[in-house]
Amino acid sequence: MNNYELLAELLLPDIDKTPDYYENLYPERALAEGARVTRIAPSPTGYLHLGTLFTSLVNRITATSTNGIFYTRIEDTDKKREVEGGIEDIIEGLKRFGISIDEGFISGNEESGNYGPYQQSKRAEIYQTYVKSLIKQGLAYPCFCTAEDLDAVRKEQEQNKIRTGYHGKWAKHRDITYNEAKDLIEQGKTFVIRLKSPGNEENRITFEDGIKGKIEMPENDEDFVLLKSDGIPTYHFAHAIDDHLMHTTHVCRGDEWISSTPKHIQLFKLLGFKPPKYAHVSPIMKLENGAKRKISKRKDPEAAVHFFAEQGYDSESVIEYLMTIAASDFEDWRRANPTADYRTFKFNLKKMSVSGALFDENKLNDVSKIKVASMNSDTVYNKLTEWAKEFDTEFFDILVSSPDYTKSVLAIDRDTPKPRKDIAKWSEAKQYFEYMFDMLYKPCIQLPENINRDDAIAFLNEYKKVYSSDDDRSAWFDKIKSLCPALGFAADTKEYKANPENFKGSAGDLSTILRIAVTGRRNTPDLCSIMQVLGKTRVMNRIDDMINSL
RNA sequence: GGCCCGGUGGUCAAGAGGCCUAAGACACCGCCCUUUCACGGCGGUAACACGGGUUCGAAUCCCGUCCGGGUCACCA
Repeated sequence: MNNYELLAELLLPDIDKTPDYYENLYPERALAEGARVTRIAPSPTGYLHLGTLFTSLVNRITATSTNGIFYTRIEDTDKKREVEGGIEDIIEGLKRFGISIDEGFISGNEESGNYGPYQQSKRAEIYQTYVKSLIKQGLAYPCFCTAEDLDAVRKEQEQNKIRTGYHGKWAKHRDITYNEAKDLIEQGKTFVIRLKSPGNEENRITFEDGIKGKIEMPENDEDFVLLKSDGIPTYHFAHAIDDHLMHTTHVCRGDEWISSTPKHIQLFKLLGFKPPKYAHVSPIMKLENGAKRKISKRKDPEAAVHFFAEQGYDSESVIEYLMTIAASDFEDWRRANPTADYRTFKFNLKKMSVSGALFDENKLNDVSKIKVASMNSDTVYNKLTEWAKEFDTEFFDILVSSPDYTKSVLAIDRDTPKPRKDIAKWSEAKQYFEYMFDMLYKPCIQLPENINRDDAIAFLNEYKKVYSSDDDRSAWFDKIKSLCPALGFAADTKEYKANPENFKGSAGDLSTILRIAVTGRRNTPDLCSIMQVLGKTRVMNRIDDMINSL
């Protein structure tokens, strides 16, 4: 055995397999030409983040558009930062947003697929096998530096204005011999395994990014860590091994990874793997004090996807909004295909923006209103009550106390060919519909400035005599018009506009008085429908209340 | 600081040297329609960060400046 082989046995004595074993175990996927294999590889360090959802969507739709595979892999190599239930929250969260998973973790505790395990903490032996092979080739070595040692090196480099890092002559254990290593181990020293980088900073490497285009960077010369002292790999190494063995064709990930891509490409080359295509997606940003910044898990409530559920945004609305950010041609497609499933959209990574989009609540609201307007009242009822059950129990009790009544409320201006764009999120519904529920209704008696009190009272008294809850819209409005002449109001809008000085107001003004009497507001959906749903008793009571309090 | 990436209206964006007197969407404003709100229709305000090149011609190519973002861990 040569020095490298001895070293390999010394460091990883329990590893008895060779890379070939795994190469045979995970053969090429049998997929059609052009099918892309993508993945999302979250680390369970917290809740599902908007950025993770966004990246997942991009990966999902990339696979879908090419009849490929989208899988999940859990990157739990950092045990210190792991949170309990993290996997479940992320996977279930993705599913709740309609992101289907073909392979990998398909629920919080369920894996499927032939390329597993899909959890890095369960793949230690695989990584170590490849590391051992690298050591034997003289491409990796043990490093016994402590955090303090590394710190001291960095300080010295900073002082001398030298590029920091463990590279070149600063790589203390780069040429460690078998005997030296053996001694240190016998002394009980712990070590990590580093790559012996053959790279040179003077050399440039280029790669074609699927989103950003050609990127040119210095070659990696850093002897970065492959295996941590606990035998678990770093992200860089796990990425190379896993994406090779799982045959990922396209790695779409956040663009914070661009700067380590040279490391990754180098690793693939040294390992003899074919590198995947990279596509680096820009982060979703937020405006703060006039400055753009990446949306942050810690500072921004909307960073955790839970925020949208709490607000009552439908998951489809959020996805629809994310699609408008992901693909610049999506909105055109949507106009041409208003009811089509977004999954049938032909997604193209090249159409993605190279710079980060600001999170735009206006746009989300618009997209969401269109989505909600397209739902029928049964669907709205189900989704609204489901939301209220969790986030507004008082409202929930009201909504379900009489389901048929609630549904008829929700049907106003909805189950029609041209539904009203009313609410963007369920948390708005309570206020929006409050006058339809006695427990929520707060009368607000305030006449428009151009209407005087006596006219209003006169009108309301006359109206009570003619009102019938059976009236359809035209009969309903005809009655209002019929009261106009006697009260000095114009029945015809055009006539009124032509000669406003001849009238106290128009039929529209009388409708407004009635609307205020019945709902306490000047803005509501179709009043005739509202009065039908409210029923004659309540309508009459509210009119009387108004007359009495004017 | 080194290394990367980016910079077109308030926001998302189209734009591949002449089609740019710079599209479209959201937001905002106005008008029309209208019982109200909404929908719809019509219109409006509003942008190529700056400076140098290259070119007959630059939002587009090159260089510099400025600004923003990312990254420089035994985190991902």
